[in-house]
Order: sequence, then structure tokens, then C-alpha cells
Amino acid sequence: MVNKSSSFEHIPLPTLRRLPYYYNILCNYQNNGYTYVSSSLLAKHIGIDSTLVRKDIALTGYIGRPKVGFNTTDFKIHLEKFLKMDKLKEVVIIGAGNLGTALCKYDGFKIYGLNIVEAFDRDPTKIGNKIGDIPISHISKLSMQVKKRDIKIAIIATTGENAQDTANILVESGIISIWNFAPVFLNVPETVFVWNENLAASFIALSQFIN
Amino acid sequence: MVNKSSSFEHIPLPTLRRLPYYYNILCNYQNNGYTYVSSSLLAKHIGIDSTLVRKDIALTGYIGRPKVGFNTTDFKIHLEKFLKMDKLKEVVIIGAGNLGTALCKYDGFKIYGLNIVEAFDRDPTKIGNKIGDIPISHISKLSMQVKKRDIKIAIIATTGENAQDTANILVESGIISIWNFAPVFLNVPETVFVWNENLAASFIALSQFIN
DNA sequence: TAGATTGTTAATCGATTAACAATC
DNA sequence: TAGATTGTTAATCGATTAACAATC
Repeated sequence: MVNKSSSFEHIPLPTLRRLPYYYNILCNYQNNGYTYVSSSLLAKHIGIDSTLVRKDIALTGYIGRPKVGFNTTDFKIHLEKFLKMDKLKEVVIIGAGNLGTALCKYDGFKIYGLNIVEAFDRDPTKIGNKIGDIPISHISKLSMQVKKRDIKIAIIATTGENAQDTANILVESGIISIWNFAPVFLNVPETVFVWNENLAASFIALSQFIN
Repeated sequence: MVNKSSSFEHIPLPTLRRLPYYYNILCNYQNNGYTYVSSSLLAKHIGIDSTLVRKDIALTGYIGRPKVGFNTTDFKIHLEKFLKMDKLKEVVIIGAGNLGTALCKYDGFKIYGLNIVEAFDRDPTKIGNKIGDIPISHISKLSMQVKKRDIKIAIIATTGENAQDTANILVESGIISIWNFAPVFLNVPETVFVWNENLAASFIALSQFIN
């Protein structure tokens, strides 16, 4: 007998990526005074089947009320805990160019527990500057800082050319999750999770639809 | 009998998103003097099965040489045509904040045929300014400009709150592909394709792997 | 030729959808 | 109660992987 709400029932990646949307919709309905939402309402917003919504929710261990739906406040709190949004995670970013700067300044991340604490770059003219509250340090300090602060997540916002070298440093420093904005696949050990945010690939997909 | 290289054999989205990576790897090997690459080599870089690579390539209509592999130059040119990278596509962006600015300045898009021609914002202090070569206009001019220039693709880099209003204007103006960076699902007609680039959702997925 | 690699059909796997019983 | 909604099992669908024939 497996305890569903405990540790790791493997959550499919598609489900994991939909959960933040449910959270968003819940926030909206809560703000507008709704105390319950139905799976079909959530489904309509996301454009999927309501069965899939109920399956997703079941995977998080939350239980709804037949005939009524899901309590907005309870489910919202449940999701915050389930997704560990309530725990702030220290993250470093490598590459303080336009994209790196935008990511540092983007405050929509805060509620999800993302806290960028330090940026790294090669460009000597940038070292010592700050992006908002975030200091920019030289890439040579990266490994030491990651180890010292026991940081587990890193964002790569370098060029494609520098991405693999950066990844090597990160892996060696103990990083286990890499958010990669460079348009290359990274060669890392199987124990390291990489999420590729390939903007160029997205655009390609998008532009195929205009014939 | 269906002519494979012609028009629309439906290409699965996962395939479509891998093609730009093949293109990248091809460029690298070409630059390093390789005239042929094998499917297993491509597969190794991307971390998938070589069969899947050959299937992806077959879907583009390109034919390799048994015993030898795929000609880097030929296949590269083939992909450029297949993905219509050689045709510059005029695109508008809505939201000239940090993210919008970063996207405007990101020059990695150029080779994929992405040409951002105008940015739009509500903030009167930004109107008339430029991001690089790209002028910032008031949102009230959006519809007219899209129609006049017959633009088909738009990037939404607004806040979540303004995203749906923006989408409504875009749909009404004739936009058929929307690249949405706002963390909300957009309600649009079925004829309009939306690609959601939900950064928060990506981070959530990423952070689940650190236990 | 022998062997390496492509191209393709069949099998597997996992996510989504359909059907329906359980619930209040 | 009747009806709406949840929760769950079975069926479907599509992408990936395995097996293997075709090719040079």
C-alpha cells in the first residue's frame, strides 16, 4: 500500500506543467469571490478534458467534493505546498545580457519560490554592477559561491557557445537542476535535470502555422 | 498517392521542436569540416533514439545515404527551406518591459526568420522610444499597423492581466499565431494557434527535481 | 563482399479521452 | 430525491522504441 500524498508518486511532466495554470485560475476565482470551482470550469480555461483535470488533481492528492467541486482556498494552499512554492529556492543565473537581465527583473517568479541571488558573467565591465538587488560576479567565482551557499538550481542565459562550458562548471559545483535558455542541448550526467527553454524552436513551431 | 514533400503532412509538434536542434548540430559539424552526420550521432546529441531521428528526418522529406549518413550541407539547406527559415516573417511584440526588450534585442532569432518590426505598450513614457531599431508605439495603433502590414504573428509580453485584452485585439486584427509569454491561457478562436511560453510553469517543473 | 547505416513496419509505452459508478 | 459533479476503470490515440529488411 502506497501513501499517495507522500514523496514520489511520479508526476507526469505534462501534469506538472499544468498545475501552475490551475493555481493561476484558482487565484482569479478566489479574488472574484468564488468558494468552489469545478473540474469542467478549469478544463474550459485550459482547453482540455475535465477528466484530465480531475486526474491531475488526484495526482496531487487533493480530494474534491462531489456535486460541489474544489474549494478554491483549500486547493490553492494544497497546491502551494505540493509544488513547494512556499519554500524559497536560491538560484544563480549565468549570463547577464539582455535575457539574463530580464529574467532577474521579472517579479512574476517570486510567488513560485524562485529567488535569484547572484548573476555571473565574463564581461569585466559588468562585474560589480547590480541588476536590481542582484550582484553580478565574475564567472570564476561561480563554483565557489554555488558550493558555499549549497545552491541546487541554475539558469543558463549565455550564448550557445558558452553553454556547455558553463554546464560543466555547474555540474562540478553540485547543481542538479539546470534551466537552459541557450539553444543547444547540454551534455550532463543523468542525475542532472535539464529543462530546455529553446525560444528559437518555439518560434519555428509557431511560424509553421501561417502556411 | 500523397506527395510527401508537398504542403501538409501533419508534422507532430515534438518533431517540429526537435528540427531546430538538428539544424544547430548540423551547423556545428559543417563548421568543423564534416560532410556527413549519422542519425545515431544526432540522436546522441539530443538524447533520443536514432530511429526517432530518422523518422523526424523522413517527415521533412529529406533522404539520407545508407552506409554514409546525411550530407551536412544539403540537409541544412533542406531544413532551412522546410522550416521556411529563409523567409523573413514580420512580427509585432506587445509589451516593452524587460522581457519584451530582451526579446527585441535577442539576435539569435534572425537566422530563423524572425523579424520584430514594431513594439507596442501602454506606458506613455515609452512611446516614441526605440529598442535597437524597433520603434515603440502606443497600443491604440496596434490594430491598424497589423492590418496595414498584413502581419500574421504576434508576441505577447504583457502582464497576465493585460494578456487577454491584447489577444482580443490581435485576433480581431487578423493575427493567426500568438507567442504568449504571459502566464495565462488565452481564449481565442480555434483557427488561431497559441504557443504558451510559461516560464513560471517551467520553473515549477524544474524545482520538483531537487526534492 | 561485409558491414554500417538508412528506411520502415510492428510493438510498446504513456498520456488523453470515454464511459460510468460513487457521492452528496 | 434527482441531478450535478467527483473519482476511477477501460478504451483510444499518438509518440517512441524495437526489430529488421533494404541499400551502397
